[in-house]
Amino acid sequence: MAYWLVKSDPDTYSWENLLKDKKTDWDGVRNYQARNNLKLMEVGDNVLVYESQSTRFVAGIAEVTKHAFQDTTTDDERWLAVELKAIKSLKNPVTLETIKNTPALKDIALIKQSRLSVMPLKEEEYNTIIDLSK
DNA sequence: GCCAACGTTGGC
DNA sequence: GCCAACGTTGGC
Repeated sequence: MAYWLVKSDPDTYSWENLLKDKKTDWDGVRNYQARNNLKLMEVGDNVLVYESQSTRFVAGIAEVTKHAFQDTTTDDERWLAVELKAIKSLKNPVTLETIKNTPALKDIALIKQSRLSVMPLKEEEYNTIIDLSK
């Protein structure tokens, strides 16, 4: 069981959209490193959904329901997508500012590599963010 | 809306 | 294979 964080611009696809859709193909990733992470996702893995740009917080918890497959939004065989299912919203969204101010989270890619859109989380980091949302 | 950081492209 | 130019992302 692994832990991940995925990022989305809420103007394009927000956590609210995923809640409404119940599940969605997480496609449109056009970055090799992010693609490689998608490929490593297994069914049942836990995924935190972060909204960039306007809101800048971790909004909810999702779960991988389909292992990586060819991204149907392009014919280019290099790109992959996974299917995610919404599990629940965080009671209190965890903002980027809070994450930055939490020493246990100082090394996560969200901060270190701000442009990466799919990244692994350590179990402790995942749990820390969950704790912060309570 | 601005701009720094980063990734990608293409000429050489 | 290098690197300048360009486009995109995302924090502020």
